[in-house]
Amino acid sequence: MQTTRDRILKAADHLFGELGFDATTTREIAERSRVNKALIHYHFRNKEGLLESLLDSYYEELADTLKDALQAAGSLRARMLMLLDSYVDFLSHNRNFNRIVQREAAGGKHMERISAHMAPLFQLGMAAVQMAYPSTRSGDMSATQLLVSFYGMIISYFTFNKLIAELTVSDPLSNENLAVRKRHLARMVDIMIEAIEKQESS
Amino acid sequence: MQTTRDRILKAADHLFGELGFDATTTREIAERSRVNKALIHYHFRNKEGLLESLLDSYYEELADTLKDALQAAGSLRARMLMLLDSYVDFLSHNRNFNRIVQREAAGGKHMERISAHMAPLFQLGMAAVQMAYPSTRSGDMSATQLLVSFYGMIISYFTFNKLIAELTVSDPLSNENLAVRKRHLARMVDIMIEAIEKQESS
Amino acid sequence: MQTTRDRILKAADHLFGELGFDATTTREIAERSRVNKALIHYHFRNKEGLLESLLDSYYEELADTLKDALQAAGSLRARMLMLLDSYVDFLSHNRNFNRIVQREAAGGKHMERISAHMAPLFQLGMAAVQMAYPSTRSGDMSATQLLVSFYGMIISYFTFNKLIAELTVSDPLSNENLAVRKRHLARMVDIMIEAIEKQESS
Amino acid sequence: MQTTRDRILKAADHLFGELGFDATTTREIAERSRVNKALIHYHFRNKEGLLESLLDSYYEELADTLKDALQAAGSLRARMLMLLDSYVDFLSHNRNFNRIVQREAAGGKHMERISAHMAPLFQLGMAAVQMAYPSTRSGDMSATQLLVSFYGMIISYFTFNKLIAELTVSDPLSNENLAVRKRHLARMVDIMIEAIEKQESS
DNA sequence: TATGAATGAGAGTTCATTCAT
DNA sequence: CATGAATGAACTCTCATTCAT
Repeated sequence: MQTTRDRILKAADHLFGELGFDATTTREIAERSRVNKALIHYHFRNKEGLLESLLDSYYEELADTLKDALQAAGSLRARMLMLLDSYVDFLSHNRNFNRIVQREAAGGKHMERISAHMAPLFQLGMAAVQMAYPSTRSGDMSATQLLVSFYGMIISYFTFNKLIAELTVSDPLSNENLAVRKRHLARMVDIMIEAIEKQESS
Repeated sequence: MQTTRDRILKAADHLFGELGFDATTTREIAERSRVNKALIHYHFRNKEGLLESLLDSYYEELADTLKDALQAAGSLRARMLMLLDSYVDFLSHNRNFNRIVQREAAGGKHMERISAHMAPLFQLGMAAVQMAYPSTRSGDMSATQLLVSFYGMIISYFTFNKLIAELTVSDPLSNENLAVRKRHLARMVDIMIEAIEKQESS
Repeated sequence: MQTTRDRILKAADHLFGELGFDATTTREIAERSRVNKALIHYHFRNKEGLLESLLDSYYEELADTLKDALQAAGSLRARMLMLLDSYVDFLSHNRNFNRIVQREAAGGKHMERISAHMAPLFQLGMAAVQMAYPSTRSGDMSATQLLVSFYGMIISYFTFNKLIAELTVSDPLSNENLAVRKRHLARMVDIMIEAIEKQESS
Repeated sequence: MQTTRDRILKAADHLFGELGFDATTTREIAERSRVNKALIHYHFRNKEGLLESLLDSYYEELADTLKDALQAAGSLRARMLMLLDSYVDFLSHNRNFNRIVQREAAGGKHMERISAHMAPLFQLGMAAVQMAYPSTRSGDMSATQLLVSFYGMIISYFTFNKLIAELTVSDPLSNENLAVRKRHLARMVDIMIEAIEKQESS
């Protein structure tokens, strides 16, 4: 059986994802988790603490996943494809995560905490790219530029899935469509690496 | 001299961008615009109405800009480069806009209004791509996939500018760095179109 | 007609006196003054601000009264009798005042504000005594010792009026009994001054 | 080693004295005494019960002390001097006691319990005075008036010790200053008894 | 005795909004 | 247009107390 703490976390995850942190009330969280309102403060100190616990546990899992991919053996291309695969899987299995991060990373009091979680992951990626291709240390195709683009491509599909659903009249998060998206992103990785290799050899 | 209405809009823009819609109070808006709190309701009916006015005026300007680029003469590549240029300029001149959209598009009561604004722009872009390259009507490199990626690359640089600032220890929004980003995105357009043309001819 | 602000102050005065600051709720104050709860915060910022406004207005009046007595012409004895008279009148007409001060002066976050109000009054008294009788600048019968005793005699009658009521089976705050108390205190002033004068001439 | 019960009492004494009964939380008491919150209720039924136990044990000790002085052999003057001495010692050794009593005696739900403790002590004092000097059965220098004044003089020095510290720029509770205060109070006893004896013989 | 978890009530405060002037 | 005052609902958070173990 789920612990009270977990029930609260799960309810908060859902509501923060659906409505946003500010628009979610502790009463709603309590009702959804069928728990006394005061227990939220007993277990998490306050509403902020609840969000922080949530983010921390998300990023712990995400970091594990991404590190595995990045630090595996094989070519950069192979590792990027693994990372891509893992990331898309993670986002599709934790759909509230991206929504919460998207909102809170846009500014406000939680931005710093999110930055703190993301920075080491970004740096890991940059190190991997620069190690494999020294020419990405600077310039238009620098590791930074590439990773920001890569990251943007991955999450935008999730952030705007409602809009995509409208436009394509189908569910972007169906297994089928996710497979298509993965193939597209793999193609993007291919052409990006091709471009880097061309630059590298010049 | 600025009208009261404009002063309110400007204050709201700043605060919604900085803190988010929910975390901004009408009192703060009133104080920042040196206007009586009740006047906000006189001019905009309510807080929602204020956000809607703000979004509407933003999207009106953005739509004009993007349509100009998309409907210009010339190759798709040329038009995409123009669009890229305009978009980045728009986002760098209206920094609160992206933050507001990022947050509200992630879900909640304003998502639909944002979708409604974005959908026609997306469709315009898709039509342009599909017209130029019929092979993008479906598949891994469909217009939809391409545009979502393209869009993600553009905005992610702004959404995560604070994180990028930390990592690169320089201001991502300086003219210099914006020029670099534009060149990177132009390169990405190039290699994407190259890939499409290869596919087209097969 | 009384202003809303005054109605709130009056209700707070009563309840703070009766129950104490901490034991009084803003809801009770709102109900007693037949005013919306939020108006308390509109007019006084918060509960603390309400107490401070109350204390400030009390001390303003008290200071005026006591200064008039202390700075009048005449012998010290005459002035002390005037002060005594005024003080007892003030306390009997503002019965909540002493209770509030008694409680808050005993420690806690409002003690400093009360000290700040009382200090100048005390210093005024000390100056008057020392001016009239230089021998009170130090020693067992110093102005400080005398005034602390004097002050203690005055307020203890009010602080413990309930206990006195029980013991004497009559109302200590009746006009009759207040007159007796005043005569007692006047006798105390007489014998204290007599003692000082004896010391002065030795 | 101290029992749990004692540790709780000691923590409550400190906090009730420092912050007041209402402003002290059971959590604070539990933390300060390093005891589980629920144990407070096991040992004292509730927060009220804790205060009552505290007051009861204080008054038990105080009553013993004062009775010893009042019921000793010797002149009233001698006994009053003893009482004075004991009382000041008691208050200087139990500094929280006066603060708690000062606050709770000012009104509210604990006033009655305090009155109940003080009444017999007061009556004992009155009996002693009236026995020695029959003229104090009524009038301006009645035993009641005298004892209220006497009591007020004693406690005011402790109640307002913070204010006195500010005004005199020295610690009113130092042994030296307490000795001065005791001598002052002894002088006051002297002149009061002198006045009574004059009245007695008229 | 001792404890961690749980509870219901209610605290102070803030909010968007309205109204009379 | 503009304002100060007012309002009702709801907010986060804390409290003393209880309970199962």
